[in-house]
Amino acid sequence: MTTLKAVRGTRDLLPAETGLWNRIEATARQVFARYNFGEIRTPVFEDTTLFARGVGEETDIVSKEMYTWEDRARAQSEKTQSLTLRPENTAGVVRAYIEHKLGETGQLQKLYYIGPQFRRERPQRGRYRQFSQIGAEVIGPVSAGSESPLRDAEVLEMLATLLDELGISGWVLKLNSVGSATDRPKYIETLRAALLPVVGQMCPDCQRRAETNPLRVLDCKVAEDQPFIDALPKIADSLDQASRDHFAQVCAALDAAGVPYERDHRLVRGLDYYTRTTFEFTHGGLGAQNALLGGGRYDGLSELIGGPKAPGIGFAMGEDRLVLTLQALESTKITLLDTKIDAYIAPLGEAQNPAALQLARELRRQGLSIELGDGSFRLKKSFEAADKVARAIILLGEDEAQSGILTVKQFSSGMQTKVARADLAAHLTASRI
RNA sequence: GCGGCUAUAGUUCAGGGGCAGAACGCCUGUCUGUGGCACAGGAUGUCGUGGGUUCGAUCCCCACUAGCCGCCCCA
Repeated sequence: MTTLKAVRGTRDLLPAETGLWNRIEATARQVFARYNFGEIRTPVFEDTTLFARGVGEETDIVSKEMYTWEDRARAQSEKTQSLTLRPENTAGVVRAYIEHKLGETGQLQKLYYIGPQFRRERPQRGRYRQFSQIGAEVIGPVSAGSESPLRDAEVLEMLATLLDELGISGWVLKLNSVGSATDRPKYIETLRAALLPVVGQMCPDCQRRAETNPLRVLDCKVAEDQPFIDALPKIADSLDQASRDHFAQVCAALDAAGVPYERDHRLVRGLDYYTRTTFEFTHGGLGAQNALLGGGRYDGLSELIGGPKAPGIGFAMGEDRLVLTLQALESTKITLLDTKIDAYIAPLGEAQNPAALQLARELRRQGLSIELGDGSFRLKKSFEAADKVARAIILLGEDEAQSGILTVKQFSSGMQTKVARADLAAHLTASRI
């Protein structure tokens, strides 16, 4: 019989790793709360149409990376429906915003999510077929200020804070504006025209991109192409006055808040819905998948999927990549090592097992983390087992059971003391430091 | 989807056409209530899967699968 394994591009996260995952998520929730974001949980699968319309039919994500299937009809009256595992979460959030008429509240909606996403790409370090994103969206009617450049700047400032509090040092914020829904096609035409005479001398990928998606030419990393790319018209020059002003105000607010960023004229993003502000936080430790997070403004997305005008801005961070980055940082290793439980109870002889469970229950109910050994273990084995997981060992033998005075040894100091049962919890708590 | 590298013990890895190796970890004993050290002993495994060449394949060849690296793209 062949042994079953996790399918390609998916993986199990074992306790050694989930500790870090939980810490990241807890930090994110805490930061989001300070900025008045609330959590939203949308289904992991949606009607395929949502992604086709929202993310864009021609994007790689929709055209070749989605897990899509026909959900069969279970009755004559039912129709089959094409469903898709979500490849990203913004479309789902906007769908929920429309469906629950959140715009009718008149309030700006600040929503965050944490959860798995699915794309059928070739797996690589930092790139999995099931991966987790932590993201947030600020969306609402224009009257609620959803279009304000201050919203963009606040989101970016929040991200800088979050990365700092996670302990990720050395991130770089790259910022650009791709202009309004009318600026963008205008620029694409300008770019196409400028590429026409030179593209023949560029790399094969660029020749293809010049046809399919000229914006992506700007992303090319081939050294010989760089002079050509530098000479191309910049998108900044194709922006209308409103977009320019908007972007200038985003920058001004970031400057005032002291958030460092790099203006990157070449930053274009792969999802069709982005307008005006786009950004990326990168980190050098990630290899080819160097984007920790990406995002931008999507002023027309709601209308694209049949909703009211609801400008917004959001981002998605690759949680798997945050984990990889943090695992590479020395400080994380140190803090994660220091996660021992409060005590290990060693019953001396199997006769003490029931009493040991009783003691464990008592201490655990007082909030202590306790591991319970077994009376059949030899004392040496108990000590070895205890030292691996706990800061202290509690010996429970006949003497202790009768006297109610327990023997407690702290591993760090080697100090051994006799502690009355009633004082045990306080004693162990005090030794936490 | 394309190209490259890799796959041997729980882990990290060495090896090489003829009994499968090291280190660390694990288990036992020296040692019936005081561990970490030391000493002595022990268990590891379809050598990724399936074919082929060969008297014989873990080793050579082919295919597949998976991981990693690069491309594409993205988080």
